[in-house]
Amino acid sequence: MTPTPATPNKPPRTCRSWERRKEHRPSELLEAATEVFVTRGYAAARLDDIAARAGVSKGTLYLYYAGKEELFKAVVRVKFVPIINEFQARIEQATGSSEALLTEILESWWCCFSQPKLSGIIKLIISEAGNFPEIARFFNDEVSQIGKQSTRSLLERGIERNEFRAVEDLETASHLIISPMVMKLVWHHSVGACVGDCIDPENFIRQHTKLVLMMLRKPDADQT
Amino acid sequence: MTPTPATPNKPPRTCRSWERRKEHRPSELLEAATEVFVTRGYAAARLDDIAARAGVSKGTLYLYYAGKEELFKAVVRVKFVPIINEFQARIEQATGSSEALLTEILESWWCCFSQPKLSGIIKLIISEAGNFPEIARFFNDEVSQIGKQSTRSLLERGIERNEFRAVEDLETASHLIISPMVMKLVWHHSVGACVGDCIDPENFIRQHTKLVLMMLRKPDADQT
Amino acid sequence: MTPTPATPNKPPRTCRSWERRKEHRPSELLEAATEVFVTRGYAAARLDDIAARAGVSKGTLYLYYAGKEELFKAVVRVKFVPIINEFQARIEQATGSSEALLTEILESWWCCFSQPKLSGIIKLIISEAGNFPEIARFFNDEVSQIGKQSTRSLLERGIERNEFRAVEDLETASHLIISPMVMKLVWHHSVGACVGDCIDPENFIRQHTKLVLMMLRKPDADQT
Amino acid sequence: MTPTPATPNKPPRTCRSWERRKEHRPSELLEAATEVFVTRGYAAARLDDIAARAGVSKGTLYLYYAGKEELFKAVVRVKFVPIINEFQARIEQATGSSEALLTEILESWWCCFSQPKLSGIIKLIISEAGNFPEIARFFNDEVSQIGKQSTRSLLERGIERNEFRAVEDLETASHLIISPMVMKLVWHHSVGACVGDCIDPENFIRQHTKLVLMMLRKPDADQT
DNA sequence: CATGAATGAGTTTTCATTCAT
DNA sequence: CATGAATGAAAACTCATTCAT
Repeated sequence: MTPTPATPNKPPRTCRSWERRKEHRPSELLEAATEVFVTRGYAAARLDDIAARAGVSKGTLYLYYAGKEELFKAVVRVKFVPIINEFQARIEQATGSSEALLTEILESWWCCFSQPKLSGIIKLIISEAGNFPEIARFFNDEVSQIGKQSTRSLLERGIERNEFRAVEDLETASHLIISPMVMKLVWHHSVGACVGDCIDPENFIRQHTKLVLMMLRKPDADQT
Repeated sequence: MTPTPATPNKPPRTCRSWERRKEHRPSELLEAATEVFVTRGYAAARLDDIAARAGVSKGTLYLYYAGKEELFKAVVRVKFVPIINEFQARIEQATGSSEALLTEILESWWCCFSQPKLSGIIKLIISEAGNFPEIARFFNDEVSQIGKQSTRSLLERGIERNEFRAVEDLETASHLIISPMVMKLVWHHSVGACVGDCIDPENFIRQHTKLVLMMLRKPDADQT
Repeated sequence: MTPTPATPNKPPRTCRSWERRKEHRPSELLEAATEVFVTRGYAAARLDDIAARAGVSKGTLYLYYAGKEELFKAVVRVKFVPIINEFQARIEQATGSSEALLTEILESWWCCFSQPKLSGIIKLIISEAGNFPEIARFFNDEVSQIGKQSTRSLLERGIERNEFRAVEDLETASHLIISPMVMKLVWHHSVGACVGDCIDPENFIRQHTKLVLMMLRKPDADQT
Repeated sequence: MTPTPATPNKPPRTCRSWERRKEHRPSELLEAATEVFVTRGYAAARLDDIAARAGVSKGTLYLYYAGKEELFKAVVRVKFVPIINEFQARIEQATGSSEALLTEILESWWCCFSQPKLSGIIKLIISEAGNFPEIARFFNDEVSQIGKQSTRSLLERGIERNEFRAVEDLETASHLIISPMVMKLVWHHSVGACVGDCIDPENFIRQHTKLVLMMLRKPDADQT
């Protein structure tokens, strides 16, 4: 019997370095793009800058993304999709009293979205929504609505279980709960950044939660 | 009597129309600029469009404003200065219980700032703050801080007079009260405009006020 | 009675120089564009060159034409429309025997289309037809077909009047008559220009006509 | 019977496939290049497309040809050299009367040059001659002049042998004979392709030949 | 030999700004 | 004062060419 020849399995590729590069390039580019978009805004961001920051030539950007617009969309998508998943997972783990749940949900939200890049992109989306309706819709449907819905459900649960007061307008109530957090982040990347005011994130979310609970707790059950 | 000159002497009107024109030009230009900036965003707004909308030539813009940037700053200043005054006047008229005062202040705020152009500019400022630090500072000092300070004073007054609960962190509390309104307006000019959601302004401010009071009222005094 | 004041007719505009410029600009630009397109070909023609040759800045081109493509189309349209009219006029003046008519028509054709710029554009159209189907269609319908149709009618007339032989395939016959002239011009702007061969236009058209008549005359009537 | 080896060992062919591959590469590349150049034109043809169509990487093109320009030149040379030889061979085989010879030569010419790729290249050469003087010269000297010379000799032969009329200007006469065929082909790859007109090749060459003979035959000998 | 990722020079296009009339 | 033609710097995008693997 002849010795079986070394199987002609496709060359065990000594892991050519440019292949490793290729895998990582997209995320490197997105990272650079995120930074430039967040700091400069969409219009003022030059592709040269993004390329330079990523340490590649301008042409290379076009190997991975069809243009400035696509690059921007990719930034948003890539940054948000994992966040959404992570966030939903956290929520679902929550158990116990509605009060504990709410505390948990607000903290999770804050913990997720206060990451500097993420909050920067939120500000960016709000700024550029008019020029990127597609992104606006994505953000509204996948992020904003989901968040609002979660809050609403939570309020309903609390009311049903007689833990929260019966608020009349759940829509406005959940807006009251969520929007101060969003605003805080957006502001921080906007006017706040120019006048140098800084957040104490832990304190903010603690105080915010406390106030929200103050509003929701039934009067007779009040014992902070 | 001297012979009337043959030359087509312009009628000696006391109020010559082109003079009125000249006087009104700046505000006409600002009006046009506001609309274009608000709908397109600063970067995408073309001076051609603004000139066209104002019914003048592009060159004329430069007779009144030094450039795009100055035009933008003028828009912001001119739109906000009277608003601030008007707003403060309304506040000062307020009298009576802290609850009545708060109701009044929130409604005034909403009434002032929910004017479409004004809210559009607020969104614009938040979007462009990074590129116009001067404006960011102006907005922060003259508008944002004033508003926060008013709210804060109001809360303190209510607490001192034993009408409101003793909230621990006035900063966060006033943020909780103001930012949902700001966010509502900003959103409406951003993502909201793309997904077609619309506000019922009267209902919103009523519900928001109700929730805020729910939070602030002392438990034992609760009789909504 | 007071003299009627000089009527306030709209200012007799002292014919401002930039207005004169504006009128002439389009044709100046087209002239420059024609030269550059003809010598370099569409793809190799740079807008910089066209602008420079017209003595204006690159931006000025865009005040008059939306882009490279539109500029090219304008060149073709503007150059051909008057030519077509002139050509048809010449044809219609022709009278007399079919032989005289044919002689006249060929000479007119040659006289019109052998103008250097025009023949250059013909070559250009043939070269670029694939990239500008719209122009191809225009040229086919308005120029090529008209020419062929005229020739065809002429042949039919000659045959009916018993002046020409009865050729079987009028299509091929008119192609035989026209295409050598087109080819001569196209070649002259193409391979011919590189190998330096030059035409004696008068001699060419005379000889060509003679040969064509040699083909068409009835044998018995042959007396050149 | 020996067990068939599990491994798909390649048969020990005497002529290893990759060697054949290597030999054939150049012509495969040229084939692909021809197609892309012909359909898109020189400027609009992208090396990516050529490589893709040839099923190789872009880099590989550079192993065989120094660049786009050289590739183009190679296309022309490789396609024409064999054609010229074949064409000349056909001509030399011709015998008999000048009329038969002419018929033969025209048919051969048409048969050779109406091959789609070849005619496509002719159109390409005419289009790009200005940018490739070298090619223009090659085409003029090796193809065009040869063709003209052959035709000329043929005419002279016919006249000397008293078979053809004594045409005055052999230059124009041979142009009249050849150029309609060239034009037909060029047109077909240009304007014609856009307006969808199609040729009946056999009929065209038959009719064309008939007309040419109509022109050349001596009147008294006329008996088609 | 073959690959295909990376490059960067070259071109089109846009628009705030200027200035002669 | 007003005009609007002209400008030119700045930015996006393309693609032939190179070279490390």
